Amino acid sequence: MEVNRSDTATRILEVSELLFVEHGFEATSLRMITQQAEVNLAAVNYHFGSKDALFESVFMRRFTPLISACLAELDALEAKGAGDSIERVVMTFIRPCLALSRDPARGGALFVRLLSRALVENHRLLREALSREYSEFVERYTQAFRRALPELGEQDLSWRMHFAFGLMFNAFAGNDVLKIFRKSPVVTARDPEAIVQHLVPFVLAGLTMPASD
Amino acid sequence: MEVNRSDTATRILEVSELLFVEHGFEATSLRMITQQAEVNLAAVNYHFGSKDALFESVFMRRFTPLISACLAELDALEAKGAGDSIERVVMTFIRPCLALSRDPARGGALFVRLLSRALVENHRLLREALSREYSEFVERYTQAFRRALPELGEQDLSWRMHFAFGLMFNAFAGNDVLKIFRKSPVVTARDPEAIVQHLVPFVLAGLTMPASD
DNA sequence: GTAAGTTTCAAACGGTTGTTCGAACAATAA
DNA sequence: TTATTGTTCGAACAACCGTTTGAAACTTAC
Repeated sequence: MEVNRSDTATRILEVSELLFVEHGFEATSLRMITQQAEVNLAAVNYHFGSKDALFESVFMRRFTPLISACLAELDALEAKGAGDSIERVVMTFIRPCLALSRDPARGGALFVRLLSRALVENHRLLREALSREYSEFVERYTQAFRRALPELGEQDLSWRMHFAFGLMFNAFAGNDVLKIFRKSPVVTARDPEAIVQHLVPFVLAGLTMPASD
Repeated sequence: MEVNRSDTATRILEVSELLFVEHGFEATSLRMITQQAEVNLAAVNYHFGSKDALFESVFMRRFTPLISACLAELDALEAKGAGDSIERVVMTFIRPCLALSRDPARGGALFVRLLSRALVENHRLLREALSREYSEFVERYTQAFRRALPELGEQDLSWRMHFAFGLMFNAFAGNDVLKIFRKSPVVTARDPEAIVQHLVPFVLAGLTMPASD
C-alpha cells in the first residue's frame, strides 16, 4: 500500500540522515537505522536495494532541490538584468542554503552538514553522480562570477570562487574549527540569519578586493 | 629492541596516516593497515593498544608539533613588538601549515587533510583531547587577533576568526568543493605556495574590512 | 468470499571486524 | 651459557556487518 510504503521509507530516510551526519556513512549500521526507525532490518534492502543506494537517496532528496533553487534564483537575477552585482549573485546561493537551514523539521539543517561531510570525505558514492549531473551548477556560477567581477583574470577568479564556496559551505554546515578546541563555542548563536549577516560581507570583501594578476 | 620496535611502530603510523586520509577511520581496517605495512596483524594492538589509540597516535604525532610551532612563531612576533600587524599574526599560523604541506616525505601534507577531516567529522576520539590540551591555542590567537584588530567588537572578532580559520584549514586540506562537481579542478596547481599567495590576501580582506557593529 | 499483489518479519547467510592468546623467536644481560 | 625481556607470529575468538530468504501479515481487486 502506498501510504505504508512511504511511511516506512521516509522514516528510514529521516533516521538515516540524522545518523549519517552524526556518525558518518561507514560507522552507521543498518541495524542502528532500523532500530531507531522502528522498522524491520530487511526494510532497507526492500525499499532501497542496498545501503549504498539508501545513502544516495538520503543525499539526493535534499541536494537536487537545493541546486535547482540556486539555479532558478540565478535565472531570475539575470532575467531582470541584475547579473553584474556580485552581492546579488552570491545571494542566489545563500538564500536557498538559508532556507534549508531554517527547515522547521530540522532535516534541512542536518543535510547541510551531511553535504559538507560528503564533500570533504570525497564520497565514492557521490563522486560520479555529482560531476555527471551537476557540473552545470559550477559552469553557471563560474559564468555569473566572471560577469560580475570582470576585472579579474581567470586565475584570480578560480581562486576566489574556490575560497568563497568553501567558506559558505562550511559556514552553513556549522563547521566551527575553533569551537572544537575549547568548551564553549566562539559564536554561541547558531542562528542562520546571524551567520549570513556576517558571512556575506566577509565573502564579498575577499571577492571584490583589487585583482592580483 | 628499540630499533625494531620503532621500525614496526612507525611503519604502522605512516601507513595508517595514508589510509585514514584516503578511506576514513571506520572504513580502514587493521588488516588493510598491517598488510600494507607488512607487519603482523597483532602488531597494532601490541604497540598501540587498540585501533582508537592508534588513531590518536597518528594524529598527535603531527598535531602537537604543528600547534607548538604556531605558538612559537606567535611568541617570537610579540617579542619583537610586531603583534599589532594582523598580516603577521596570520602568517604565524600559515607558515607552520605551509611547512607541513611541503614535507618532503609527504606525510605532512597528508596530515593536513586528516586534520581537516577530523575537524569536520568532529571525531569522537579527538573531541576531548583537543579541547583539553589545546584550548591554549585558541586563547592565544583570540588575544593576538583582538590586539591586531582593536577596532572590532567581540562579536565581529569571533565571526571573523571563525571564518578565517575555517578558510585556512580548508585551503590547506585542499578541500575544493567546486572540483568535485566537474572533471577538471578549477585550480590545477596544488602548489602550497600558490595557495598561500591567494589565500592570505583573501583572508586579510575579510579580517580588515570595516567593523559592522 | 477468494485471489493477487505488496509489505513486514524472524532467522539465517557468509564474510569481516577489532581483539586476545600462547607459542615461537630475537636480543640483551648475568 | 642460561635466564630474561621484548617482539613477532598464526590461529582463534565473539561480535557485528550487509544481504537474502521464505513464510506470515496485510491491502487491494474481483
